[in-house]
Amino acid sequence: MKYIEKLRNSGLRPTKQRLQICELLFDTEKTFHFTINELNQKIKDKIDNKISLATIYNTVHAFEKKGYLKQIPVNSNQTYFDTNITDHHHFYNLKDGKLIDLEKSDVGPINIKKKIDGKKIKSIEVLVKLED
Amino acid sequence: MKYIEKLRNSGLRPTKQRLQICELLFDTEKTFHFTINELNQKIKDKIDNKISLATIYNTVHAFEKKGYLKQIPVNSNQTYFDTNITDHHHFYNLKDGKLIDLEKSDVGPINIKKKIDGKKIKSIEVLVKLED
DNA sequence: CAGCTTTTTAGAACCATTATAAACTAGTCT
DNA sequence: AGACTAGTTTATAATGGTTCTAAAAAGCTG
Ligand SMILES: [Mn+2]
Ligand SMILES: [Mn+2]
Ligand SMILES: [Zn+2]
Ligand SMILES: [Zn+2]
Repeated sequence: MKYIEKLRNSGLRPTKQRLQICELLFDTEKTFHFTINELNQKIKDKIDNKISLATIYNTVHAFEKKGYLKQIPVNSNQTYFDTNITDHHHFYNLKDGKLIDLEKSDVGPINIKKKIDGKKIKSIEVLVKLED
Repeated sequence: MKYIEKLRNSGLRPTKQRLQICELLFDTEKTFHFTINELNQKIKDKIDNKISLATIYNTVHAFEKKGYLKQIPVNSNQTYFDTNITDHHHFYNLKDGKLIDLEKSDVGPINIKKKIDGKKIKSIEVLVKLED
C-alpha cells in the first residue's frame, strides 16, 4: 500500500480507517473540495465498513496538520477542505456553494505592499465570489 | 437622529434597538471588524437597556442585507463582520484572530484571467494570513 | 385611538464540531 | 507468541454559534 509509508513518515499509524480515507481523498484523477459531511457521505457510499464521524474529523484534522489537506476560507456554516495543497485561489459559486480552482497563473502575482511589524505572511488566498 | 432617515430609507423601522446598534457600529472614528459575540459584549458595556441576542443577529443580518455591513470570509467558528464596506482586503492574524484592513492600494490590481460561463464576478477578496 | 405590520424577545431547536472515556489496535520488546 | 505501551477508534455527550418560534411590544397610518 502506497499510503502506509506516507502515514508512517508523518508519525501517523497506518490504520485501516486512515488508509481508506487516504484512498478516497488522494487516489483520484483530480483534486477536489469537500466538507466533512460530503466526505462522510462518500465513505458511506464507497466503503463497506463504517467509519465513525469522530474518526473522520480526527483524520481530516490530522491530515490538515500534516499538510495533506488545506482549509479554504469561505463564509459557510461548514468547513471546506481541499485536496489540492498547491498555492492557489478559488471561485466560490454562491448559487450552489461549490468551489472552483483558480491557479496562480489565472490570477497573476499579488503584491502585498503593507507590512505588519513582527509578523510574516503565511499565505495569500483570493476568493472570487460568483453570481449569475 | 441621523440614523432615522437611513433606516427609513432602507425600509427598516427606526426602533430604539436599531438606532442604538447604529451608534455603536457607525458613530466611530474608524471602521472595525467584529463578531456577534463581541458586539453583544459592547452592547452590554455601553448601553443601559438590554438588547436580546436574537435582535442583535436580526439587526446585523438586516444591515448586511442592506449593504451597511460586510461579512468577511475567514476560517473561524464565528462570523466576522466589517463596518468598512469599501472594496478592500484583510490581514488575518492567526495568533489572536484579529483582522486588519488592507486597502486596495496596498494590494494592487487583481486580474482574474479565468472566466466561468454564465457567471459574473460579485467580489474579489484577498485574505493574507499572518504568523509570527 | 384603532387597526395593521414589523420588530423584539425568551427560550427552544438546530447542527457542525469537539470532548469524553472506554474498547481496540499497532508497534515494540522480550 | 505473549505482554506492554502509546496511539486510535468509537459511541455518545457536550459545546456553542446561529436560527427558529410564537407571543408580546412597538412603530406607522389613518
Ligand atoms: Mn475544523
Ligand atoms: Mn450569519
Ligand atoms: Zn482548490
Ligand atoms: Zn475590513
